[in-house]
Amino acid sequence: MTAGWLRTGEVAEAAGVNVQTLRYYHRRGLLEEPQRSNGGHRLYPRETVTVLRVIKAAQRLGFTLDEVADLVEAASHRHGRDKGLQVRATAKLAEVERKIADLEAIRQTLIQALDAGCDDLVACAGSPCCPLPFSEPAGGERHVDVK
Amino acid sequence: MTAGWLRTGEVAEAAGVNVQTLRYYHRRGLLEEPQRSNGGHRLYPRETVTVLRVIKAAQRLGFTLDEVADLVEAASHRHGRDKGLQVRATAKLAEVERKIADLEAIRQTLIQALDAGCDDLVACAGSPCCPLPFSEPAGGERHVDVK
DNA sequence: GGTAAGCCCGTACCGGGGTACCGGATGCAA
DNA sequence: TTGCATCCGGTACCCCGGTACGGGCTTACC
Repeated sequence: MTAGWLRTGEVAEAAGVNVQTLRYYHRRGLLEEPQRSNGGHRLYPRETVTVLRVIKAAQRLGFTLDEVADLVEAASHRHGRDKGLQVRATAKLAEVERKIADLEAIRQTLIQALDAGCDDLVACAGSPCCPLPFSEPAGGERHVDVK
Repeated sequence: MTAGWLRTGEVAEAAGVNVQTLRYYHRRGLLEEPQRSNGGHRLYPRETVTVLRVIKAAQRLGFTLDEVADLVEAASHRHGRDKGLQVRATAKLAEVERKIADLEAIRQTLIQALDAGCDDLVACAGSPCCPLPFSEPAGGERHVDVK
């Protein structure tokens, strides 16, 4: 039976996600709890697979799971009309561009260090010709968060 | 007394680091255990401040603490001669460039989504005109690790 | 010699995104 | 009806770079 309904493992498989991950998303409130069988097993509608794909797509765009939850909530609650996604995507774009700029600065510094032929950080720290930033970068709390 | 020697709090202060962080670095093997006073308090030579600045500089360049430990070890063990820093910096440069490329791809996708006026992910997932990547990006396990 | 600040060590916790393991219950097909 | 795959829930663990807390000892200054 379970005509048209999918079991946990089937949804996970179809969406390319671990079964544990599915349960994790329930805990996080990203996914609504579906119907249950008499014995307590979850029975998902097919749409859930689409929702999971959406979640994964949003993650690939750099949204955190909290942000995705927010996005999904905003979309399903009162659908359309408030430009929620646009606003959030614009903010995320700015965030991504900041990260690119930070990484670009790091890239330049690495290139300079290679050009200068630095080969011992401790020695370089004492020499004035070394391009490496041994003091804090100007501007206080950058907290670059490269990763 | 403690002529010329620095206490934990003084080193931390001078290097712009938390006292806990200092002890954490000892645990991680990034910093050698210094001398102790009779009562068991650590007494650091001034050079430790430089070492800490070097660690922080390397972190700013995107090296993990494990990599920094490796770097410091390689430098102090047999100093110079094996081009250790150059090799590692080259590898790190490639890594940073990969991350920039990944973020750039995300940036382009966000821009496309904004251009297309997408405003509801779940609706977009069903429409063929949406530019968002709802299926896995070709090439299998990318694991972009943006952050 | 009193008192406050600083230090000791061990341990637990943070966030982000999951994964793994467990004993026991269910689902389904032969 | 039996056997095996699957699912249930709860809990613990992973990486990374720290930060926080608590009880007790040392150091420094007055």
